[in-house]
Amino acid sequence: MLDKSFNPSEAEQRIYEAWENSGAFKPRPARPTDTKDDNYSIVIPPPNVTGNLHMGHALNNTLQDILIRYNRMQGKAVLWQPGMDHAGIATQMVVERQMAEAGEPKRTEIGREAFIKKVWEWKEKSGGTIEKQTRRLGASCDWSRTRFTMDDGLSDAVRKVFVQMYNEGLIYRDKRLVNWDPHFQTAISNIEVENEERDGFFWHFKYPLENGETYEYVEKDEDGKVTLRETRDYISIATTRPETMLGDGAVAVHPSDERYAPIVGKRVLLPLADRYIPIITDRYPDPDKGSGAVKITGAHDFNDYEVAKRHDLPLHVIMDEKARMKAGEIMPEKYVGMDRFDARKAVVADIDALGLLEKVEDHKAAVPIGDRSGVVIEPMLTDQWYVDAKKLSVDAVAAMNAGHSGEDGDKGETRFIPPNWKKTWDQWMDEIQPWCISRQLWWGHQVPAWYGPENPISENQERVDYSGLKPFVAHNATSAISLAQKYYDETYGTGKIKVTGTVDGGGEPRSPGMDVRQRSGGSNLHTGEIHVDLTRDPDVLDTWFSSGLWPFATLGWPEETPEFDRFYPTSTLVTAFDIIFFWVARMMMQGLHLTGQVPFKDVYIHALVLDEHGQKMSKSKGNVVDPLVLIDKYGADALRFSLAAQAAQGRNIRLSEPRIEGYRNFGTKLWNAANFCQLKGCAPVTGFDPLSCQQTVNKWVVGEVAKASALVTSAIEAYRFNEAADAAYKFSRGQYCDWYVELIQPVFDSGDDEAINETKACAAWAFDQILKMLHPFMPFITEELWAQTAGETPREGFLMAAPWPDMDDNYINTQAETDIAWLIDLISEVRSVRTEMNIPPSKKAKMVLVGASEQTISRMGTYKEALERMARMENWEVADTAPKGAIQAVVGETTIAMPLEGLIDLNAERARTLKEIAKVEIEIKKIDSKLANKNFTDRAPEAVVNEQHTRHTAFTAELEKLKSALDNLPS
RNA sequence: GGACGAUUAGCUCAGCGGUAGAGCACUACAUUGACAUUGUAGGGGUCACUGGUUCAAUCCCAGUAUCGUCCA
Repeated sequence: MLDKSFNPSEAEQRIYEAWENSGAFKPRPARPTDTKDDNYSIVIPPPNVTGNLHMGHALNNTLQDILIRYNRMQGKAVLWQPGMDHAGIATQMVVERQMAEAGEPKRTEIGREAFIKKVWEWKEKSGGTIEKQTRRLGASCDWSRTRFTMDDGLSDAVRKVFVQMYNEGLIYRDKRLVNWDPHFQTAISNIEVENEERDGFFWHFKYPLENGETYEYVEKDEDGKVTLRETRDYISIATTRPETMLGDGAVAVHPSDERYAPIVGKRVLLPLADRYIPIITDRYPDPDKGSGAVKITGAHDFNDYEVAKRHDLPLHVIMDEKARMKAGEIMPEKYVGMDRFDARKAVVADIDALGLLEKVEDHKAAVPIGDRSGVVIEPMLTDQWYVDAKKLSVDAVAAMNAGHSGEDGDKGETRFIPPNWKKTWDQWMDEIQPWCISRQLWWGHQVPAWYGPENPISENQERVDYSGLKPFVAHNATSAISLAQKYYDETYGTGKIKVTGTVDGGGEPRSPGMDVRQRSGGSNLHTGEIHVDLTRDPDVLDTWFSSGLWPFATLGWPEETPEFDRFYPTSTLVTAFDIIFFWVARMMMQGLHLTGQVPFKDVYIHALVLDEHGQKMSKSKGNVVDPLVLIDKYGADALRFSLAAQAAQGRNIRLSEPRIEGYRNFGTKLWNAANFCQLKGCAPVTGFDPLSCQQTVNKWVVGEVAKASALVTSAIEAYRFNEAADAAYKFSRGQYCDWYVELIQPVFDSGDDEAINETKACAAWAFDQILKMLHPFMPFITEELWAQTAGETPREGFLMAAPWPDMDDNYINTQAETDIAWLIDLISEVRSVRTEMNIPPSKKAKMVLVGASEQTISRMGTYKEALERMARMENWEVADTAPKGAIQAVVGETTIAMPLEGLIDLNAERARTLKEIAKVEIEIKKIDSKLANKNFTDRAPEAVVNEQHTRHTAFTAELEKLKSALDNLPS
């Protein structure tokens, strides 16, 4: 006897442990007959080591687990590769905060090595919470293979890749504008920057012309009529960031802007800075915006940077790494050391004091915000390491084109599902920028580059000249030293310069614009003993540089491992659209370049999970729903099923707790159906052949199982998770529980042992198929029921390892199909009429059949017991006319009259019948007009026309019967 | 400004060139024997709007409106 209901909190952990301990999450052993198609693999999008499971993860992992469990049941060798990434900034932030809370010395006080040790300690102790949480969802990852981007293997792969790509010229050092996070004092990637619309101001400044020059300033309207004419001795510029004016290199106007034509080429006095800058023309300024003239601050704005490069303007770096105004030739003394926002106020006040503040307007502008730090990002000119993304993108774009056009790609094909993400991908790949991969952090993969002096021996110097640096990029220090030694030997002759070793490059992050030349090894040149030391680049690599290697490095690459051989390229990547560029593009580029093959064939892009009001969940809004809370409340199965059922392609999911509750109840329903089967003695029968069933109701359910499982299969194959969930739900609840279980009760009461035995076996078999097709969606309750419905002999293995249902059309018996359809129709009609007429269920009724065919009469006999039970039938007879004062239902060719004198409200019955008649008449009218249309009968496919004829006949017959039923009512 | 998506029952959403669907909510009835985490039945929709294609449009195409997300 089953318990009253399934208890998720008790069962989930027990079942999960049993699965894991049995090794069921590991790929099955390879078989000699295996082809590539017999292997199925997914790499988990590695969550952040500091992270917690949120609804996005819950959806993401649920969908992956559905694919994984489905393919495993299909008999494939399945690998779901789990792991986490080290999340440079986030982790460093967490550990630093913890140290601060504990009142410990700062990171900079304890030094790099000690700090990294602390991070590892933190990781061992509290990192990876999310892996435990992912288990609660039921995710069947192969945890024995879990990887971390900072582990030895991946770190090794990262160094190897860096060295290789450097030698290939795909990684290089460059000075460019980067997004600088003044809080963390590191460069960050442009996709780690969020643009926020914020209220601000547009300040209009006057920049006076050199030597008090003047010009005629003329404004015209659209028709060329002069609307303003005045003599000016200044040019007006507008800015949202006044403090940057101190670094201006020019004022630019559009070449077509007639207003400023007289002064192009002249110079203005830059106020406060007290230096002269030119007025230039460039296509960048928009003549219709503001005054049409813009200040150009090449070192602190991305647009200005492009302009400055085009015109060879000086790039004045005016801020330091904390975004404080920086001392320098062009920086007025009074602003030095000021925070950029204080400097803004000071500049505005000082401009105002000079009488050069023209006006101040309110202005909404997109402000770049660091997604981790929350502070305003400062464009900053620095030296960084870059990947030539443009070059790498070529193969990635080609593979994606091949995947979407159905052509063969040289290195494989990848496609997005749904395919409309291809467009977003194309647009981004088209505009791809060099990828800045260095970060001024301590936690991460330190850049494997060691610097030595480029020209150690220069004239007239006492000591080694470190003014120019040459990087030696190598897998480790020893290799770097020998590289350097080779370089110096070749350049200066063997034995002239001795590379003596390396010094630590750790320490404070570098200031923007600063080089790695702080350390000076060296020796006295006069002694003739020239020794140089190499200094390691203190920077670390972008976390995504290592995550980009995830699909192959986790399989052991660059080693040639059996796993790599079997499971790469991986089958499917499941992720949300917001990291297409963060991650998908990087895996594609690095995977193709390094392994020569695409990293995955399908990229399934799923929805975002929004809150009940359709708002994105965020901590600041306080609308975050914790999936673990929902699991505690409703069980993991209900949450999973709800997410899957709502995962329609191309649409976001609005979290609906009532729906989760509904699917929890669905689980209970299944549980009760199992309980019923058990009470009736149903249990799986070894060797039972569903095709051998004799009972119509069993033949019917076998066919329904075949149809439902085929639907679930094709839906999962097409990544239509909602359709798959829906098909499984509809069958198990709408057919099996609602009808089959009811229809077989009479069999059990019949005393016919043969029929009973067949039905027991068939009911158990069909229930097994339900468990199988629901298993990927609801793994816990199905696994538990699998064990508990085993009967006398325990099951041989887990449900998760059972074969997926595979039935062709032979399992469908059309005779049984139409029989049961008729029966269901009859019962439904009778129930409906009875309810509408308020006939209490306790009152059984005689059925008088008018116009019944032979077939109907025979069926009445066959299903007498079911009808008694489900349609509340007392007995039945055939008659030529319906008895007076009976309620009547029309089913096919038959009118079923139920004389219930004294219980019927004749007026109500008349009204009900009239309503039915009206409905049918509307339908007939619609069909009539269709069939009267010659265009329709001529041009529509024959089947469609015939169908309309059939419907017409059926409706007309029904109308007749309803009319005579009406006539039959006593007036 | 550009891209993508949405608009279907009271709510949240599926769907589809021919006959409009689910869950929840609502109403009525029922303690019938697997199930109150229940059952049975019912009401409720000009499928945003305007054109076009088609024998036929909620569906395909174009435009409009409103909302959302991303990019500049």
